[in-house]
Amino acid sequence: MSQTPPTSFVEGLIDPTENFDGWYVDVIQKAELADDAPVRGMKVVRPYGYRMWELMVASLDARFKATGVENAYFPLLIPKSMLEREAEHIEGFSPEVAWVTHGGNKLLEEPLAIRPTSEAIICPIYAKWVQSWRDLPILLNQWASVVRWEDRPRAFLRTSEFLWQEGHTCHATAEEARARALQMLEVYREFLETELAIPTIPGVKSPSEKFAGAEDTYTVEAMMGGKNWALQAGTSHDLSDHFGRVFDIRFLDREGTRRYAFSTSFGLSHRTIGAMVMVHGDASGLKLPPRVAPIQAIIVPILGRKGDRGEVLAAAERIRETLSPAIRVRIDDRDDRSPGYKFSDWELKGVPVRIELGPRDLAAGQVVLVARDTRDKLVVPFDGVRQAVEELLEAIQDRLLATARARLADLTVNVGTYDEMVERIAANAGFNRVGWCGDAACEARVKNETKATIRCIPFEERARQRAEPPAASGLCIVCGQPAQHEVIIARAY
RNA sequence: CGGGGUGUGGCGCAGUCGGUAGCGCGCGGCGUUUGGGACGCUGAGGUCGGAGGUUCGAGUCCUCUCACCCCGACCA
Repeated sequence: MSQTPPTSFVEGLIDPTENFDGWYVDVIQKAELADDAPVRGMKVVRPYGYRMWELMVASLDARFKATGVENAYFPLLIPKSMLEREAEHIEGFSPEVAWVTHGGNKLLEEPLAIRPTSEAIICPIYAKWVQSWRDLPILLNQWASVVRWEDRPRAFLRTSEFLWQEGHTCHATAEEARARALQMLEVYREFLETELAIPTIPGVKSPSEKFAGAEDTYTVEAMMGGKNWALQAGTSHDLSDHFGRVFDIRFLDREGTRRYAFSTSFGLSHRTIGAMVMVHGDASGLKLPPRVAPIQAIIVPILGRKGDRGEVLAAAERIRETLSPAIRVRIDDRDDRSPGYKFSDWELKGVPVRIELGPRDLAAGQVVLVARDTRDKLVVPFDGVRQAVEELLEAIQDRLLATARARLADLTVNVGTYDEMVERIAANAGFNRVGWCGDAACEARVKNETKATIRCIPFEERARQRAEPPAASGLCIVCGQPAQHEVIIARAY
């Protein structure tokens, strides 16, 4: 008992400390989240992974509706001419658009794009719907998939087809549109933190990193485990009246003046599943936040001598009935697997709480609860199981968030010199908070020399700038000129 | 699109000099087991990525081709 416990009870899983990207691929396959598909870059989302997405959809959708956003559905295919109307937009997306050229066996007069995102088809329809200020705002969202032809796919994080939601709103004023974009980013931030236990740094993208055609792009940047790289976990765009002008969305305001409408869009994809894997996982596999875990508690009956089997299973069933449906619980009654196998199997799958129940427990009228994150054991009498499991699930959710928060805070460091930053990036040391003069040339140099990018200009820093000069040295990390912004620089998935 | 690599049962791999396609895991059946990945017996499963060539004979040699993976440029 006094021996150091092994870091992993799961045999054959790649060690994340030695090969984090290999571990990611391995754990997704072995935990049955996704599988390869016949078309390169596309993946099958298996039931266990899809259930996580369903749980996310439910809670995020409720948050949208609370802000007045309704769901709708717009077509998959966009006429080429429509997609090409906004020059910057098509320039940004054209390298990754998939095209439909044939209908049946007839060549189409005009090729149809499979949506890489839907601004280009939703805006023209909004143009039909909007005549008066009374028609605004329009607050719609759709749950859909989009296609972006990827050269280097990675399960969940970057696949050629991905599941997401895209919100599209239309407003009478620039201020209202901007406020909506910021509001939805805050929805993402709160959702990621509360449900997925993923803390993020919210901020605005630099001009070179912003969405094609946007006035401003807002982002929530999360820090992955292992290599401490960044991942854009959600994004919202203040499109100003750019798309309103291009797609001719016009309305008469209260004074009778004809104006272009202002719009926003915002999206969060199933890459957040990958984020959860990378943020919380360990050498034994997944470690799922209870709120989105498909199975929150797994009962493993230890079937001893023949005579006890029926009694143990009956007790397990009573425990299950006590917990269900408030808690997503299952019994692992597989008869051909040892308890050790089952323990490892459910740890691999990241189930937050394991409930062990064997002949000894049966005799004592108790169960053993084991937390996935700490492996701490807790002995609980039958009549206290419901409350103990509920409390443990909450504690695990809190611990995962606290751990991730501490990591993000500890590994986001003020850096004063370019050389130091280069070293930190090469060493995968985390996020670098540095001054930036605002010149795209300095930004480009960082990217060329280190592959790292400006992830965002954090809002907290923005607010502080009004009162005091930028932190760190107050100078641009690259050129040494006075800094205009404080930015986060890191490599990203 | 550049650079590198791999294709052999479901998965991971071996296959020497060209000579009857093998191993581990997994899978089916039966039995014994069960508190951190149990064991015995038994069984099923293969056009060796594809096409062409050399040869009495090709998983192995030659030519072409396809697919996938990894590393770079682009991305929710």
